[in-house]
Amino acid sequence: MPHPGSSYHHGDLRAACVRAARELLEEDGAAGLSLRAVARRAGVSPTAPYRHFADRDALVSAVAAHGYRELTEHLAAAHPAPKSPDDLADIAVAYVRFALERPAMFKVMFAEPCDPASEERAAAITAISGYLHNLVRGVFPDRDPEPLADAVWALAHGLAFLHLDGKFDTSTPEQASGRVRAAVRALFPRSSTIG
Amino acid sequence: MPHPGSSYHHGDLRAACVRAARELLEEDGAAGLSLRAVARRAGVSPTAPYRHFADRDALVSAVAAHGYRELTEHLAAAHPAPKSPDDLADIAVAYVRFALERPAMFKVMFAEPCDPASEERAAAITAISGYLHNLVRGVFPDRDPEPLADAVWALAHGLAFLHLDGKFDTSTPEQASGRVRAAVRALFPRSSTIG
DNA sequence: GTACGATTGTGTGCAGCGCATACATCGGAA
DNA sequence: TTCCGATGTATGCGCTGCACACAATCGTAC
Repeated sequence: MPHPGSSYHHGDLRAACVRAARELLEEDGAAGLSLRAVARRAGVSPTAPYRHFADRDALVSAVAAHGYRELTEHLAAAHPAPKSPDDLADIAVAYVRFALERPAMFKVMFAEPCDPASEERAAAITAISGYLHNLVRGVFPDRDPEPLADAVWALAHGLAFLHLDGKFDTSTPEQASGRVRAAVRALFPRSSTIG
Repeated sequence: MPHPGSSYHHGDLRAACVRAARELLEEDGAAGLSLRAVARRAGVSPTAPYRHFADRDALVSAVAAHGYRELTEHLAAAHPAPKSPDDLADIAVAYVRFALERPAMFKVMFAEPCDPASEERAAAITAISGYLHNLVRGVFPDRDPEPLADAVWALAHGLAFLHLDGKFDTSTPEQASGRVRAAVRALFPRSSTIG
C-alpha cells in the first residue's frame, strides 16, 4: 500500500471517495452523486476512482453498505431490548426518522439500481435482516419469526418510503412519527400476541 | 390544435411522448428514459418534447400518473369486493406482483425524484389512497380507517419494494407471492378483527 | 541496491444527456 | 388576409460515464 506522504498516490482513495460521495449525497441529493464530482472533491483526476470502483453502481453500492450499517445501529439505539409490541412502534418510528433525516442516502440504499454482486452490500443487508429476526423473536417468542420479520420490515419500510415520497401529507417530522406510531399500533395492539 | 395530417406539427406529441416513454421504460429500464430517446422514438427533434414537458421530471410525472391509475385498476381487479382479512392478502399479492411485473415503472412511480407540482400525479395518488380507504372500511367496518389504511398501504408497499430490490431472496414470482401472503396473514389473522 | 512488474494515478477522447436559446412553420382568430 | 401564439427545428454548452493509452510509484525478487 502506498504511504500517505506521497502526492501522486493518494494513500486511501477508496475511503476518500466514499466519504466524498456521502458529502455530495447530503448536499446535492442523489443526482449530485457522480464519479466526477467525487473525484473533484477527493482532489484527483476524473477517472482515478475507476481504479477502486468498477463503475458508478459500485460506488453507490459501497455508500449504500455504509447506510445499511448505520441504519442497523440507529435501530438498535432506538430501543436496546424491545419486548412489547409497543416497542416495535418505537423502532418503526426510528426507521422512518432515519429515512426522513437522510432522504438521499435512504433512496440510494433502496431505490437506486444496484450492483447485485456487491458483497459488502449483501453482508450489510444480511445484518439488518438478522437484527429484525432477533427483534421479532424477542417480542413474539412463540410465533414463527420468518413471516413476522418480513411483515415488520415491510411495514416500517413502506411507511418510510411513502412518507419520503410525500404520499402521506405530513409536514413535520413529529406529525410523521405520530402517524407512523398509529399505523403500527393498528396492526400491533399492545395487549395481544395477535395470533 | 394542429390536425394530424400535417408533417411539421405532430398532432398529439404529448401523448406520443408518454407512450414512447413507457415503451423505453419497459425495454431499457429507468436509465433509458431520456427526453432525447423519447423524441427519437416519437420521430421529432431532440428538443421538441420541451414544448409539452417543462423538464424530464415533468415527463416522468406524467408517466407515473399513468402507472398510479393502472395500479388502482389492477388492485380493484384482483378482488372486486374484499370483505375478509384474507382478501387483503390477495390485494397485497396483487400489489407486489404489479411491482414485480413492471419493475421500472414501479420505481419511476415511487423512487424517482418527482415534480411535486404535478396535478395529474397528485390526483392519481389521491385516487389510490381513496381506494385503500374504502378497502379498509369494507374489511374492518368498525375500526378507525385512517391508521389502518396507512398500515395496509405501507405493508404492501414495503413488501413490493423489498422484493423488488432483492432484499428477500425469492427466485420465482410464485415464491414471492407465497411469502407476501404469509407476511400479511401474520398481521391479519383470518379469524379476528385484530382489535 | 536495483531491476521489474503490479498498482494506482493522469490525460484525452467519445457519445449521450438535460436544457437554454434562437429560428422556422403552421393553424386559427381578427 | 394578416398576424400572433402554439408547436416544431437547429445549434450549442456543460455535464456525465466510461474506454483507452500513458506515467508515476510501491513492493519485491534478486
